[in-house]
Amino acid sequence: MDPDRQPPSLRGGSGVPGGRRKQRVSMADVAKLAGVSSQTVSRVSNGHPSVTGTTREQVLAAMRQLGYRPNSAARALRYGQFNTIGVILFNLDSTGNSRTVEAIATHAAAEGYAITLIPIDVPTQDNVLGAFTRLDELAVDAVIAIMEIHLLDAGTVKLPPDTHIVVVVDSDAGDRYSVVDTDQAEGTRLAVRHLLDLGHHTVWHVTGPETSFAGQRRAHAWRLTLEEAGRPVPPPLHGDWSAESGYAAGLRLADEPSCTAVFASNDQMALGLLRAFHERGRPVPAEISVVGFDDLADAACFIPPLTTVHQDFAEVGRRCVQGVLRQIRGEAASRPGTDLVPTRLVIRQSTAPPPS
Amino acid sequence: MDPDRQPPSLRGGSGVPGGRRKQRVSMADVAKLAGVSSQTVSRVSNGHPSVTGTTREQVLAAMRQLGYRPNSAARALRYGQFNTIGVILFNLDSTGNSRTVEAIATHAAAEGYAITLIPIDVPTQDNVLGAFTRLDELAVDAVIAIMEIHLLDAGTVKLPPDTHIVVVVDSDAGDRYSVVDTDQAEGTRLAVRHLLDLGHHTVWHVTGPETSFAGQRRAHAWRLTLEEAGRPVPPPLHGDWSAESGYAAGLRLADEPSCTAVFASNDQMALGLLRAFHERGRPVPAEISVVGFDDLADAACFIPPLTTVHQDFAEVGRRCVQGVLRQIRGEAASRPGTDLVPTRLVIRQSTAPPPS
DNA sequence: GTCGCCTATGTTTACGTAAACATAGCGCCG
DNA sequence: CGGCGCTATGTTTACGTAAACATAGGCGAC
Repeated sequence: MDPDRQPPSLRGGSGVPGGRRKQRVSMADVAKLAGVSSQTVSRVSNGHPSVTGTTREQVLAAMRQLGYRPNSAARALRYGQFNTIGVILFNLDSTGNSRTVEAIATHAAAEGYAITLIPIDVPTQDNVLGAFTRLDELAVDAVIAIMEIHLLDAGTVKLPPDTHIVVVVDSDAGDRYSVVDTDQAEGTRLAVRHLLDLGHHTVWHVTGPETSFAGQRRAHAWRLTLEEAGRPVPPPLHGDWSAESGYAAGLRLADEPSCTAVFASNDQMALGLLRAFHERGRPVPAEISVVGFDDLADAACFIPPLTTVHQDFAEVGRRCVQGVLRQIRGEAASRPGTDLVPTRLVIRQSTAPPPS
Repeated sequence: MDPDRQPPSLRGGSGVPGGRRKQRVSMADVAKLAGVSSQTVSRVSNGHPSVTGTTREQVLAAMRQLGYRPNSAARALRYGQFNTIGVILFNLDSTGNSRTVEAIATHAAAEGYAITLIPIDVPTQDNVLGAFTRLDELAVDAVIAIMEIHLLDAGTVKLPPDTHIVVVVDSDAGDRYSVVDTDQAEGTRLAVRHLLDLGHHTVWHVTGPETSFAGQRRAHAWRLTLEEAGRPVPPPLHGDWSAESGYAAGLRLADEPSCTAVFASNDQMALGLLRAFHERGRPVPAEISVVGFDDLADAACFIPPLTTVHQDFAEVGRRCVQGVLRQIRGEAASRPGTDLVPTRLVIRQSTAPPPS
């Protein structure tokens, strides 16, 4: 056929001159071997009914012999869709994000969709916009964005109106997008009520970073729950999700004699609190109770095991995929709206009634 | 054109009924508006030099006006490559994996490659084989596999010989594949030597699961280091990476009076150890020293802050991408081999000399 | 028995891009 | 001042797939 082809340098690598690789077995090849037209091969490949048993056998045999695999680029071109969902996010570090992404990938795979990851290293609006622009050229049918809305906002404004199907996590953009999220308010209520019910007069709070919508909502719900109960609202301490920041907050709270209960906006910061209280000789839960948020796998092995709000990240991921597929398939009930995943309180050993 | 086609399901942006087809602006559209041939549009789009300034301006203006975006499926079909790297793995939960994936995604993006995630829910050989088969139809130029080799093995054997460029993490298949990995042996040596140098007579070990190659290598290096130093090798305790399993091991070790130093195969299990020792009144590090592996972000806030071996997951991800790109580009030095990323010991407060 | 319909298969075409080839203008040099 | 060569652009074609359209037999109904 073409004996003077390139050495073994694979796959027509970028700009290798002269090296056109055939390499991939196409329907035409299979058709030739099976002695049918390529259209018949296509029909077999897609399970079309009007192919005789014997013909189908021949074609299948030829496919096996040649190791035929459909070319997804050609299919995508033909069909105008890619069977791929883009996931755009800032980092995979946060337990929540990675678990959510994993669930998304798993459920998408079950529906025949692949996941393309678009990470944004530095969360500036420019970068987000850039990511969306790149997405536009990317082989993606829809996008799931895991990020705060104020960043998403700037990014989408300039997008061609109907370019993308978008589902958002961690945002309040329910009026414009489909939003899926953990029910932050409910989870926070559970945590704060639990502490109040134990007899604590009020509950202190270590917040997440200001840029986090989830963090804001938890802080808001914390305040609201206290106010509803007619309790004083202590000044919140500001954290950044990291255990380190929780530790810093804990050192300050340890010196606050009136503080007997703290709600941390995530488990990592709660871990920092535990360390600070431990170092300052303020036993948990005897003197101070601590509640977290997330229910990390490790939370059960903190010292003491942490009472926390369990988030069902897998379910969040599942619903994201569901929402995206609904829209791709043009089903109704895909209008903007917010889909809240319930939480539950996991009571371990970091909470107890206040010292008498 | 064809009003009785399928309902509105296809592609139509947000499933707006009755409306969206065509949708995508093609080069032909831009060409018509700009009054040039589509080939000229292509040339502008690809930055080809032989286009006059004025023509280029007109084309660019038309592109902007129509919101043109190149169609990646068509490009992929034309070029025979996708600018996409597949990442196949079992779970994103483990900190290491998610950080590695993130680094892979970031570096790949910098090189103009997207990442497609192929998760395998249950790690059976069948599933792995299935994933590779699916990969074959997927729009992917190469694969990075993050998994134990014994699973990969069965999966690859049946693959058409040169279908894929593969780089493997967490495996010893350096003779057949390009392997990138943390230098488990070195890290383990650092940990064990540190404890011996503090004066401990020997070091106990809590292993990872038997299916983990990284776990095996750490266990092996632990044994070797002790033997080299002429120390007795206590029976290893078997864990499964989880804090829970570390806790269980810790309860047993707490009753072992001769045990003054433990090397846990990861930080989570070390956390479990800390909890067990705390509950059994065996103060760390006064009575028992503990060293972990990974250097989780939280490890600095354990009680006490954990001495551990730092893994540079970002670097692992970077080298994976590098290795893949080298092969895609057909550069030399891309033969099978093992590329080890160095570790370093981070000394915090969970280690001290043994009680005298 | 003949007509018409239905089924299995083949042929044409389009999807969007870009390489390869073709052409037309222009300037430079002899 | 005429031809050569270069440059800017247009035209053709191919990538692999699958819908749409075309055709050729076979079988049942009258």
